[in-house]
Amino acid sequence: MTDTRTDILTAHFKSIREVGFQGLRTDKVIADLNITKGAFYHYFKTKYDIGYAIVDEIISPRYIGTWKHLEESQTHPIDGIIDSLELLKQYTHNDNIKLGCPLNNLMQEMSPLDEGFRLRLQNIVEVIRSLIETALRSGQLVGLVRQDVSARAVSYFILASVEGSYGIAKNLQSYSVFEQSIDTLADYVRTLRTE
Amino acid sequence: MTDTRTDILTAHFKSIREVGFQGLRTDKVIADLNITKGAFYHYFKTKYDIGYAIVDEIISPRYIGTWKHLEESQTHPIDGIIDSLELLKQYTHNDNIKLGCPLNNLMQEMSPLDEGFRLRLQNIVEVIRSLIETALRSGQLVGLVRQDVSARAVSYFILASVEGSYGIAKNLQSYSVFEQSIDTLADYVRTLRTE
DNA sequence: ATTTGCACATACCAACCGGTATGTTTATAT
DNA sequence: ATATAAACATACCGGTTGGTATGTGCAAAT
Repeated sequence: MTDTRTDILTAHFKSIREVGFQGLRTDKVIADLNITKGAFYHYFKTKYDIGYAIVDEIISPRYIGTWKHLEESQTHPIDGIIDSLELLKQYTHNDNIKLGCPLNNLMQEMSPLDEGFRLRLQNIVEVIRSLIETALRSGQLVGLVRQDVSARAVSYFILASVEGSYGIAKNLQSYSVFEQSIDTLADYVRTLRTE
Repeated sequence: MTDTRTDILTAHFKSIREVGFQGLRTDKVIADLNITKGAFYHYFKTKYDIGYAIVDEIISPRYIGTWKHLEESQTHPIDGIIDSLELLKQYTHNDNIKLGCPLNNLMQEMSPLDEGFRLRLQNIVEVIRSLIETALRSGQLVGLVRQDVSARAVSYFILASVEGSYGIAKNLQSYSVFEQSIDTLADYVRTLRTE
């Protein structure tokens, strides 16, 4: 029932999560799928093509979806950001923490090597970051968020801390470390609320 | 005058920074060095061996050195941490921000793939983290640091935020982003000071 | 003088791997 | 019924790449 293109896409996504894009061996994944090269190259012209498709069709919607509720939300912007952090904790378990965040993995690996990857990933980061920045700015306008912080700098920092939390938890192979780091980030975010 | 082993080490370190360990082609680096495989395999048994040597002899001392002053320092622990953050900013320029943090790069790439890498990198992280944790704890003992925070969780968070700052600045290819994110981290660290 | 061992150099290999050229089956449109 | 094109299958290629086997020059030790 599942169409072949989707099978190819999800299997390669799984493999990239484990070994990176450069470590990905399309031959191996194709063999494991019990299909042939004909099928693969019918849907994707090159190895880079399937990498781009994975970013566009899997990673991008998944990550933007986690933060999308910030716009049009009637809740306090600080609570909205913390809601997203809680969502991230829910999606992450001891099983998958070892593989890290697919967005972060690809950013670190491919940003210096290929502009096709870098710009796609940059776009995801910028969409999420501007959602956070806009939420903070609107909070500042109505006096819910402290005026003495730069909404832009804070939005960079929140994203950096989230990805960094994935990163060291990945190396330490510990969901608990991820949770502690995200909870500490939440503590910081709460300090942005006006008293 | 420079000995061959050091030449091999530094050239491979440079290449790993650019393309990662899996992307590293020992043949290319050897050719660029105008030496032969005989020289390489005389000093290093395998590709992994030189990877480990780079971590042990270059990355580890460099990064631990940035935080080492925290012990035996007579300054306020909060100031000590902020001093290290300032050091990191000094070491980082617009030139090298695109290549990210070698420690972070290797953690993200190799942690799930090879225990030899993971444990070496974990050791670096743990040494630095415990320097931070110990500084915070001693600050709490003498009333310089707030008692209501977990020194351990904060130490994870600081390291995560630093590496995350490298990460998004790398993708966005902007030293300014790195600086803003680190400065925001410094703002957070200052909130840990008792009033 | 001879041995020993370090520091390389040379030549070569086998497996890997992304990609291609070509063929075949199946569904759909006319 | 026939043409057309999408959806695969099969076989093969050529450059790459980590690693090895073997040889050589040279300095120090005995």
